[in-house]
Amino acid sequence: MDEQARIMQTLGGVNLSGHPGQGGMTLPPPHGHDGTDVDGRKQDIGDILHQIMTITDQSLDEAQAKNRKHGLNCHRMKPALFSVLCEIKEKTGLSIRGAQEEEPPDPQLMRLDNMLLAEGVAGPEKGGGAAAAAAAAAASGGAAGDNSIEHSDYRAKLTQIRQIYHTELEKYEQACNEFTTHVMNLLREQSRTRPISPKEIERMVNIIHRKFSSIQMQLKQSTCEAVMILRSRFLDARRKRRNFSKQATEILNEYFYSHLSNPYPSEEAKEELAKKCSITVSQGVGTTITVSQVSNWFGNKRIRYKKNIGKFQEEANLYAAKTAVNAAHAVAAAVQNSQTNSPTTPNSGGYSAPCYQSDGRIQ
DNA sequence: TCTAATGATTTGAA
DNA sequence: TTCAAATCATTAGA
Repeated sequence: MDEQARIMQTLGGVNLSGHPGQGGMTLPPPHGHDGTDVDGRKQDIGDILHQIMTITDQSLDEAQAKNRKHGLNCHRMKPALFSVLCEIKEKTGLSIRGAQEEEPPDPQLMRLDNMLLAEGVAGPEKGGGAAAAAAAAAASGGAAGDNSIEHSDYRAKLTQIRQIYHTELEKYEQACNEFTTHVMNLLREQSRTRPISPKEIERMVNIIHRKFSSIQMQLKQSTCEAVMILRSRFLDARRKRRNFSKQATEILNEYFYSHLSNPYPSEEAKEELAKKCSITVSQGVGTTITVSQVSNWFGNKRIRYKKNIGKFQEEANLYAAKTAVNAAHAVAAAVQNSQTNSPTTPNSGGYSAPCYQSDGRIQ
């Protein structure tokens, strides 16, 4: 069956009475009720279909020729015919595509949105970055001394990411709106000469929005990655390692060398050492030192001392002498205070040669 | 820029 | 859980 015959057959079901819902398709009401009018209309349809088929066979330039186009546009049956053609289009290919358009929200996009919201990048700015920084600091369990500096650094970087994200998002939205308007105008313009229904335009707009939202997803993804990198840098204590102050190291070394026979401080001793070392902070030196840092320090010291006793010998002698001098001073003070008390052995808290257990542990 | 020192983390054993 | 040992990552000095 050729194209013109098929269209004619389709139009055979047109409700020419002008009452919608009976024949499925609606045409403008007839001018009269006599058979001549119906014959005239059939003639009209045949005429306009002939024009369309002629244009179809022509080149674009020929088809665009003003008189032909104008003639077609001004034909009194044109709106009815376009309405029919729109319905045919709706009921064929587009309806199949339409069924696929009802997609559930993308879980990946939802995840990204939630994360950006939680990190304070998306949504209203209400100190989300600060909260995230505080949470990160709490999770890191690190020293609190320079947390405020770290927080402001983290906040500044997060704000930067937030700004870039919003600027880019705005750009995408603007571009999307501009493109949508452009396409809508184009389709509206085209709808004068092609059967394009508003529904079809709406569908096209949805397609454009989906395309742009997939671009937005890339932006969200890269923003999330940037936040994760920033977070990991903030959380990784190794990256913000600070050497202990000289005073703190001296306190720890003094304890280590004076307890060289058993350099395993108890929990109480560790707390005491951490407290002592942290006092230096109040004197404007270094950062606070936690009990776990003291544990790390002793762990490192034991293994490094054991690995290279020779290298640490000088240091050991130095602290032994220091401890001896301190003890002597203490004794002298004690003697001065109480002539009756006999002095204790000066070396009792001093250096003692290490010995190792069979399993390798320092004894 | 290279390297040693050093604080932190990971892994496996007790 | 604690510790030893290995390793990582950063700092500081030459």
